[in-house]
Amino acid sequence: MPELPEVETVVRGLRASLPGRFIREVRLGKTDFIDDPVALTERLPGCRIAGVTRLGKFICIGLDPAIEFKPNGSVASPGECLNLIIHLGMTGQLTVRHPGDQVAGHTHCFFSLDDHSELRYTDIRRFGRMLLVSESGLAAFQNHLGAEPLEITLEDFRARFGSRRARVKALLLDQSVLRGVGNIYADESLFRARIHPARIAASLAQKQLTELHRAVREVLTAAIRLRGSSISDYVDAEGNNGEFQLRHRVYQRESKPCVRCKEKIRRMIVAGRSSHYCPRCQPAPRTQKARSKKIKKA
DNA sequence: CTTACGGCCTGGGTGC
DNA sequence: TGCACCCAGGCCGTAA
Repeated sequence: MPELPEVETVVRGLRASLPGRFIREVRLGKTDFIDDPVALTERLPGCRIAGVTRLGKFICIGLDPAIEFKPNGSVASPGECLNLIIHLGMTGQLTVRHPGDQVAGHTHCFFSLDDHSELRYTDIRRFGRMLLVSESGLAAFQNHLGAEPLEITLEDFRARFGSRRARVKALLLDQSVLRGVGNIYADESLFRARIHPARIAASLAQKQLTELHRAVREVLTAAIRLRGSSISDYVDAEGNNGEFQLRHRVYQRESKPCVRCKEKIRRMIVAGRSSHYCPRCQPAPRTQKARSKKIKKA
């Protein structure tokens, strides 16, 4: 499941070989996850890859327009710069291969490059997404995304969470609040910050928001260092697994002992997602029932 | 406006 | 061996 650390690892891998390459040819298989497949086959050939960046969980491949040589020897006015935006969904893989390499099942896109390598997109479930946008389209696209978790200041973090009545887990997963955090790193961050996933964000103490801000950045940084978490299908741009799944403290560790207190890790649905937590280290929010009881008592 | 929730996309894994 | 079912993450529509 590619989240920020996995996507960052893929991007760093792509950055090692793609910039400067020209796209020769685009071949597509199934295209139902591509906004405008025809635009890819028509506009990408001849483009030069300028750079690869990450926007939350999205990969952005910046493209300089194809140069057209007129019959009279002059060079046509170049078109506008384009950006190929790719979301890996749950099972998407973006890898650089040699054309002769065996093609993995469910490989739907082949981008032939001028150094005789091939960028391939493989996606078993096709929950991924691919679209081509202009420079202005890229700006509009970015407007829908929240803050970058590795760059957000404590002040901004407090502002985005402290005023909200939603559950903290839902906000961590909301890409318009923070870009790039998914289910794994939300659970791991909450555990490290000792905050229960169902807590109302606005009810958290300033100290807890500070802890969460720190935990999110620490977990993401540690995961990038280990090249991401390989749970099911994730591989980097060279096709290698990550290692951070070995360091998960709560995610997919239901009924295993907490690494801090030995209590059994529990799983519950919060914000429609499986949420893993330690019931002792991450105390549950007070329920309505418990609150009214308390009021009666008082 | 904010929040909650259900449904949808697809196919691998599981259990009978 | 086959088959029904569950589940994953993101997104969108709807309801309160």
